[in-house]
Amino acid sequence: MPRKRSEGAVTLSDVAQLAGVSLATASRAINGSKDRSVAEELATRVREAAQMLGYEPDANAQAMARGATQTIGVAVNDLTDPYFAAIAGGMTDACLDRGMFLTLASTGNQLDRLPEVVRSLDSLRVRAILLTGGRWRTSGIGDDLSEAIRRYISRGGRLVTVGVRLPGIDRVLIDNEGGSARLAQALWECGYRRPIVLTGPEMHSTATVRAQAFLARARELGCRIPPENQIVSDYTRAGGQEAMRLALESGLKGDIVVATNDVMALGAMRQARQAGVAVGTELGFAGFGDIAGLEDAVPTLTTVRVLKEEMGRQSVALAVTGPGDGTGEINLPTTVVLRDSTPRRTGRPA
Amino acid sequence: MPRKRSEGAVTLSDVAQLAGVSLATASRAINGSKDRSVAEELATRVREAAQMLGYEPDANAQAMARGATQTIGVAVNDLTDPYFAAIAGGMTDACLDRGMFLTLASTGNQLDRLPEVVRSLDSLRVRAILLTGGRWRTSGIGDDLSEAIRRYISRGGRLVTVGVRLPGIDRVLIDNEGGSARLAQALWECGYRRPIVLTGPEMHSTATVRAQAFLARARELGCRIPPENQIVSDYTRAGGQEAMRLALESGLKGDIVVATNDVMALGAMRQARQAGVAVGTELGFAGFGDIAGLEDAVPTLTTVRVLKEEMGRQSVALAVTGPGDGTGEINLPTTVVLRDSTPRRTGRPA
DNA sequence: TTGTATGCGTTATCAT
DNA sequence: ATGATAACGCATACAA
Repeated sequence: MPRKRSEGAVTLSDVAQLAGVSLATASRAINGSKDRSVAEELATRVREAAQMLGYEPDANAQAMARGATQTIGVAVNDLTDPYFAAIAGGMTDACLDRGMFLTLASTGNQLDRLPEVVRSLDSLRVRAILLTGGRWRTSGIGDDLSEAIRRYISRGGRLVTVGVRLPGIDRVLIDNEGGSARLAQALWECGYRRPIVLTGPEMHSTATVRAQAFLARARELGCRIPPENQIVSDYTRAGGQEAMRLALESGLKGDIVVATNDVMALGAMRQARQAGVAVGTELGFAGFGDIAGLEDAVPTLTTVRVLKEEMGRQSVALAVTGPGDGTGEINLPTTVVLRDSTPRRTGRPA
Repeated sequence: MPRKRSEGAVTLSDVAQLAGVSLATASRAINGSKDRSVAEELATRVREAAQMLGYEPDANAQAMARGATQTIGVAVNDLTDPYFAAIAGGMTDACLDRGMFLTLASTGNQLDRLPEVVRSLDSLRVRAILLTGGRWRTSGIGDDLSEAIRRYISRGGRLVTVGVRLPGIDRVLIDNEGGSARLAQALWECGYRRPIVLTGPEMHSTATVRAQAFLARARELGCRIPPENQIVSDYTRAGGQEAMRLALESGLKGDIVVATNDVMALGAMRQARQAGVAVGTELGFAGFGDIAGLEDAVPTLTTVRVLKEEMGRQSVALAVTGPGDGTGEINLPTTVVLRDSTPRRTGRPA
């Protein structure tokens, strides 16, 4: 047999015994089975017994008996990223409302460990898996990941991607294209004519989509952005900083820096200031995401607002109540938020 | 019986059958029991069978049979708080290293739900519970919480508090007193003589400790801070903002604002700037925690650095390998980080 | 309405 | 070294 019962382990049998009822009755009294009901008197006796003994149901045993857990698993790359943290916040809220748990499985910032993470969550028999982050090239580890997902789903698991589209998988998406396009429009109307775009990594799907949509709309407006004004960089604060450094060193001309996320914009802004640029007045800055703390930057940063908490909440909702056949899709709007980093340009563009 | 086996459910029995061995052998081959060993040939056959069938062990069943899970539970108040997010990041790292999982149980920012959260985690039979946040008054819900903790521990569970001290419970602490005292010293040496202290809520233990230590050291230096220069407020950005507004409206005199955490300082700084104060030169600002993004504030914010990731990592380590008898204690140092928000005062204090 | 008995998937004990 | 089987704690189909 497995380990002998540790002293403190109170089981439902103990409760039943103390209450003088059968195990089944105790179970029904505590949980309240569907069609069965139990006499009020007995029920109270059972509850009192449970209370006295300090009974706490064993979720693992319940999971086995019921064939399902109350846990949702989320694959996380970097919990400290404020963009993701906000999404995760929405997820915890949604789980709290439903009396569910959220189990984190981290890739440790190594994307190639994603399949492994999915398998782990599968092993836990989580009710659903939430896959966040838009960092996957479509090939390479893709097959391994697809296989892990396929197996999980074949076991009856639910999976939804957040912010990224996977064939045959339910998803929560945001309007990256629209947001970028409207940002391009808004900046144009503010008088900006020569954007420098910090695109982020080429393999990063979200970054690429945002950058391309921005470039496309700018072109429509008659604003052609030469390749040297499109800088590839890491999707991080340091990446933005580095990109800005390069841009300044190479004497790049421009009136605004547009990054595909907020931390890159922040890093770039700081780098520019250190280089003596009059941030805002001389050179505008814009990000994407509207993470917390943007109002503490000086100047406050213009960005595209993403409903991150809502993404988290909706992904849980979709995972729990959605179709689960790959047709489920929730689209969240994005809105441009103009702040002090992009003052209206008065003079003619340089 | 519970639900009928869903089609996709591959069990160890299936694997054993395909490999032509007994269930016991399959188990040993896959997991590798302690003293038992299995012939290499059989082991490979089993592994191949598992691979073919896409077998994934059921963690719930393992938990039952083994009497222990591989999961650590963490009680979280607000995941989006950057201070906590950093701690949680350290926790996920530590769990990843150990092949463990992290399950979040949120209070939804309601402190009185903490006992309930502990019971939930207890129900999951997590290997350890990590209790974060220093927000508990010693009375009130305390009893309920203590009872929940007592029961959990009596079942063999481990529990460690992070950033707060509970009688008889292992803990990871930081040097709040020392940090505050050294901050007071450093600011004094920079020439600041009339601090305005944003203490945070009175019932918040951490905030109180930080504030008191600061006041004490200031007094030692001959700097008496009158009660009206000690402002109670929410422990949030909005709280700092509001406190600053009140201070300015009431015409409070001072040369520096010292908050018991960073977000309050940030909020206060922004409020002051909006009111036309020359932030930094005219009025200094300091926080506590050194959360991410402080370098993006303008001026960059002086603070007391806390090794937040390390707190997370150490708390997991303590929970897993510590004594578990309440004698375990890890103390982490804090260091003052002077930045642009507290320039050296040249003139005589006003 | 209540009780009895079985099964969930795995590990560990005991015998071989 | 391998196999048969009890036990983990609970929910439920079935009998009463």
